[in-house]
Amino acid sequence: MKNQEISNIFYEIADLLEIKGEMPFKVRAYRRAAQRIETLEDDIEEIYREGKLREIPGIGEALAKKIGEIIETGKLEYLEKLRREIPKSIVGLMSIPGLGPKKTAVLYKKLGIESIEELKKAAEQGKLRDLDGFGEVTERNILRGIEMLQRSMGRVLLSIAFEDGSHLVDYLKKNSDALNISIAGSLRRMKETIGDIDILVSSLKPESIMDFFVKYQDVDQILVKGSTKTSVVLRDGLQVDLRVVKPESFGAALQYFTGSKEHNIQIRNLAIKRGLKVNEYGVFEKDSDKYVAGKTEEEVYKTLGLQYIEPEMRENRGEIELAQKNKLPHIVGYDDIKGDFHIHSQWSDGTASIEEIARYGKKLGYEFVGIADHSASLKVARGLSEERVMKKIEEIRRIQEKVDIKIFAATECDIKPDGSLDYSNSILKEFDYVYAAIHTKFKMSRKEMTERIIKAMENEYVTFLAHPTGRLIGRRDAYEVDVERLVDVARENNVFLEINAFPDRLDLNDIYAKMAKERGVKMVIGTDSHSLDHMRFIKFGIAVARRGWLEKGDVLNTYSLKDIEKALSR
DNA sequence: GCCGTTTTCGGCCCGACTGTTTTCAGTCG
Repeated sequence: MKNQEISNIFYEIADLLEIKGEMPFKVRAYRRAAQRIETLEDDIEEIYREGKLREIPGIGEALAKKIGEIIETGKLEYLEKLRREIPKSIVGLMSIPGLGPKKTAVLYKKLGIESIEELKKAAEQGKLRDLDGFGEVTERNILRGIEMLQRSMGRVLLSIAFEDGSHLVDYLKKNSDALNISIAGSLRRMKETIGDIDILVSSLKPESIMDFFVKYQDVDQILVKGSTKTSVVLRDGLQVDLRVVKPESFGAALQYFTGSKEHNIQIRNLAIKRGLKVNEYGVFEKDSDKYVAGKTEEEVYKTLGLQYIEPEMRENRGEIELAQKNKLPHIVGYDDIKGDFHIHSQWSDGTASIEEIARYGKKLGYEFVGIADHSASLKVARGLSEERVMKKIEEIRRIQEKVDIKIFAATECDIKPDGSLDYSNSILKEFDYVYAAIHTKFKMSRKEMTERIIKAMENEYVTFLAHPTGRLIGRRDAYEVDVERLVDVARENNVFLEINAFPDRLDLNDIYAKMAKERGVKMVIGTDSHSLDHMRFIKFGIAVARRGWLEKGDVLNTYSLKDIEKALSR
């Protein structure tokens, strides 16, 4: 798959052209194409061989030719030429808040600055303030921006932003001038990592809201403060943008600030074709500026001739076209989940007893919980010997008599380097279901790793594949593995692929989940909980499923207990 | 550089805030 590689090249070209001062629309054309290729479901090499590149929206004659050159020769002369003109490292300067292409170009041309370190030095020496368009304040802001960047390195896990966001919404509710309050932005779309938190409030007294907001106990510094937009940085380094609009604009503003950017550009183009104009204040007739809609999001989409699109789907991956035809999938809801398949107990490395887990599951409104402890060889996690695991199953059957919720006796069984499983089949058959999982020897070749996992999935007792790619967000890349083949083998062997809901896993991710669904594979959501508190992570797994367009039928957790047991007895 | 329900040329999403200006460019989302 060269998709990501080609996409990255186009993103880089866009950055370089922007610094060069090239026409903005040309830059945008490259970015649009890069984004399109990045989210393409098919292999771009295949599309190229079939001569169908031009059928991809945003790819014209020139870009098709460049894609061909990359596929045939492995490089692109045009990019090489740009790199000779502009050092690649100065693209990195644009990640500093307040520095865009224009100022970056001035820094390079006038002072020869190529790296963040050089920029920091120049700013500290007061060399920036005399440049055109710069001043003392800009110089200070750049230093502050560098410090912030180096401290937070950009993005945080969804779970962290979700906590902060929920607390802030609760806080804002205490101000009676706030009429409607909602999370917006990537947090509302439940992306796996979040750059900053967007919150939207409707009110007739915006100043009151803004004054109240900046007094929030966790605010560390105020970046900007106006009557419609205020930005602060919290003590944990996360930036929060608050917007306040009038009630009649709340829906339009929520739509606008939820994004994604690409989704919104499509929406606006669609509006123009219908003689309308969409902005954060509402939908207007283009000629007369007459207000048509904007109080609710539903109203905005309806006015544009669209079905309502769930926030998690707004990534411009084809949802707008489907909404036009009234053919959006009915994606799984946060209340559709009847239980959690992946929980660790005290028997291995969890902190709660089986009975505590069962009672807590009941409290969450579940119909079942699945206890899936580690297998023998995973000694660091107190994996269970064959002898102890039989005792555990006995205990589960005993506790089952006492509680009003189904407890599945399961295991997260290690896949050994040769693809065999850590328990013998005579033990595996005793479980209600078996997760197979990789926890050791991550660095194998793509071919070896793929074969290893396939061999495990072909074991007749393996029902689920846990965290299929092994990535840990921000800490460890996925192991080298052919996910497409895993998906196909899963279908052939009736294996369910896990969407692991633990915040730094979210594995499968949304893109793979969507692909698995399209190829007819069913999935399970498991939290990988090691304490009762972790069980609330289920929502992040559901979010991945929703972002992957999964419907109830695609997710085993939504089935009735009877149907689950039927699906597990094969 | 792409694209076509006015167009094969002339458009291309749009508004707020800041800093450096003295009417606006740059940046951001």
